[in-house]
Amino acid sequence: MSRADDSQKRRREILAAALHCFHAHGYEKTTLADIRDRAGASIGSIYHHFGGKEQIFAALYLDAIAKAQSFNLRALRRARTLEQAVHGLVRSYLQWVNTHRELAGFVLTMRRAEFMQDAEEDLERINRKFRKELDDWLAQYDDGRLAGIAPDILFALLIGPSEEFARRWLRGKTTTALRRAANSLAEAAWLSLSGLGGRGR
Amino acid sequence: MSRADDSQKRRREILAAALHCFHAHGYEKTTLADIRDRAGASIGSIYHHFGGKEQIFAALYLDAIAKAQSFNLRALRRARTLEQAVHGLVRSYLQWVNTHRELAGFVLTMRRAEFMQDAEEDLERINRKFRKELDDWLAQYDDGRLAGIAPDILFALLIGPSEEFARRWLRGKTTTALRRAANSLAEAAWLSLSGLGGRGR
Amino acid sequence: MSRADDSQKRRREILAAALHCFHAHGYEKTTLADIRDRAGASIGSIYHHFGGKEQIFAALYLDAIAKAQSFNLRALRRARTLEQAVHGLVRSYLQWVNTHRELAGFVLTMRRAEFMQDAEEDLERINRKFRKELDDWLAQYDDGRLAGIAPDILFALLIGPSEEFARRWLRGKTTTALRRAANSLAEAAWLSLSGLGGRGR
Amino acid sequence: MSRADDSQKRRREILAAALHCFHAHGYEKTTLADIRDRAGASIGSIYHHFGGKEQIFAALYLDAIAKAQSFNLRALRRARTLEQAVHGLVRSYLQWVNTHRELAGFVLTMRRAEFMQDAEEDLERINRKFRKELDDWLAQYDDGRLAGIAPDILFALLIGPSEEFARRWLRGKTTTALRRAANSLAEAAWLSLSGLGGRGR
DNA sequence: GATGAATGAGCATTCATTCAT
DNA sequence: CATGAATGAATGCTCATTCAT
Repeated sequence: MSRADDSQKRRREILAAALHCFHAHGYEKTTLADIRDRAGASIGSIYHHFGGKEQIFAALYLDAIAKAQSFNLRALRRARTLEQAVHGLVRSYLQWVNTHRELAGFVLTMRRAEFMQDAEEDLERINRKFRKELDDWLAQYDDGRLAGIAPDILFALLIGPSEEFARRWLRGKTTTALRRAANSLAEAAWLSLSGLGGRGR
Repeated sequence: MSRADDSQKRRREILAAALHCFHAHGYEKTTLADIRDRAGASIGSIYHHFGGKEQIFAALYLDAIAKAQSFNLRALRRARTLEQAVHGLVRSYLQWVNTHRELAGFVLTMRRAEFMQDAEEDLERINRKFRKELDDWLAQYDDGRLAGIAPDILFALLIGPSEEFARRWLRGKTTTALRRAANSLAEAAWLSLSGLGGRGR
Repeated sequence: MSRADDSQKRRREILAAALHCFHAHGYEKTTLADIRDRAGASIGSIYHHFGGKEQIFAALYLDAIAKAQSFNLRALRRARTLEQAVHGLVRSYLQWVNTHRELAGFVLTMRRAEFMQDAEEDLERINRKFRKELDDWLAQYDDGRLAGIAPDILFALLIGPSEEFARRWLRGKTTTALRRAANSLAEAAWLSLSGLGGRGR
Repeated sequence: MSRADDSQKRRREILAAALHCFHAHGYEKTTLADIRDRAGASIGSIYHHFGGKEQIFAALYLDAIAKAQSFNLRALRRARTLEQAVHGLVRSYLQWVNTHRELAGFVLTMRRAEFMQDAEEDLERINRKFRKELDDWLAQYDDGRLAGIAPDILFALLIGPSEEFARRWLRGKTTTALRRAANSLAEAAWLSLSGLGGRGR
């Protein structure tokens, strides 16, 4: 393994350790000593690779959002009708939660703090890219069914219930199995969106 | 004003100051000095009344949940049909968010930490009471329309979109007015719930 | 019971509570809240009767020393020979330890702090009185047997072993019964003192 | 000088500063700021090396006991008769007090607190080792002269007077010179022990 | 006399960050 | 690149003492 590979490996070890600690105890309660112990790296090494606690958080956060969006976009691209798109997005969101529990819990719990503004423009760029692709898809496939729904309402109906369910599911506070819930939540999202948009609202 | 009244007043001042600080900067970043300055009380007085930062948080959290639930229950009691109940709960939730923005932001943002487990039983008691009244109402008015929907799904559909919208609205990230959104979200909740339950699922 | 009696009773309750706390946890670790809880009095009342933590300590300390000395002097007065006096003092010291364990532990453990200097002159007066009576007794009964022994050595031999034993006994670190130990320690004190003084040293 | 040497040096500087402060003002009244100022180290450095005030105390206490015992054992090993051993131990104890006044004052004054129980097992181990060597020596050299004396009485007679004298000497409350006192106390210890044991008690 | 809320100086401890080796 | 000793500002909390009721 080359020097650069070693370096990348160390970086990933630190990120994985930080993810676990942030998720388990929160940003503030996590100390660099916690991360150091879990990563098996030295304080100095952590600083060498990231420059500080905030940057570790930002790297983690950006990475999580980017991966989740990219995962969801893959589902969108497969859809050929509006209903397929709604079903696909809800399902892919919950599938991502299922396969990346720590990352999902991290994103759903963490308060986006002020210091994130250093990385806020990266975040904005990512979000714009996602929204652009979503809009382009709708421009091609939407027959006007959803056009009347304000974007903030649309987003709330599309992802709100799944997010709420995921929050509780990750805390072990649910009884319904995730796969079964995905069916209901996907169908419900389509029911509310199509019903609401149907009347040209 | 009696001594006991003074004491209660001081307690409320501290709670109000703490609410503002926790909401504005988060639990960890809020220092007792912040609360003291805002409350116009001394450190000693704060400790005399609450015993510590964590207890202030717990008192605030319990109070917020209790007030929100009691507000929502009033809306439920007025309903005479399932549709009225769903509409009423969504609207009352958003109305509460509108009139208690700090408290709502506090509840929606704060991570329920480990130390809350000291007050967790109080929280459980409150939640049981709320759920009991909800179940009793449904037992009386539900004609079987919602019976087939698992409670965790039902809750997610009822409140998930409104919560998601409220989160963004409180951060100033929405364009739709709250009252207008309430109409759409109430109707959407009913669409998804009645549609999902309609088929005896 | 008269008002003055009530007051005295309250005073004694506070002193008893303070003795227990000081003995159990030490002066610094004992808080006025501890004493208040144990005495069943209010903070204000404690201040009314004593004026502060230090004064409680001083009152307790002076009282303990005075009582112990008075108890030992009674034994001295009964003696008619040097040997009787040595035996009597050792035994009476250990008997006092036995019957006033908390008080004895308190005196043996407490560091006479700087603030005691406020009460230091009272302490000096008490000690002078004790020493005076001891000297007077020796002037009458000593045939020169102990005259050659320096007072600080004499005191160390008379009371040192008993004090050391008492320290361990109070901590439960001894196996010999106190009464049995008193016999040995009294005899040993006489052996060392008479032996040392015998040769006109 | 290597990094490890520097580290050890810093550790010793902190211990020396702490010894002085604890001895001069007591454990509770000594602040970490006092120790920091005297040691010329930073607060962080103190915590890096010891982890807290209590651990500094424990390290100091264990070290003091260990050194004193080792010093006394050297005297014991030189003795070839019981009388030599008693004289040797009393003299070596007082000599140690003379050459390590702060350490001796520290050990004689400090209240062994609850938190010491963390280090209590180390203390027990040290004490067992000391007692073992003492017993072994007696098994070899005692002709039965001391066999009848209970260990707690023996210890009290051997060291009690010297300890009592040392306490007062360290506070400047004695008139007899230490060396002269050592003669008397050594002889007195032998007088009481040989006299008491002589009759097979 | 009794009460207990209010006060605030003082303290141990934490922890991100730096930097010499 | 790795290491970990050193730093010190920041902070939650304690507790003796005061005083209005």
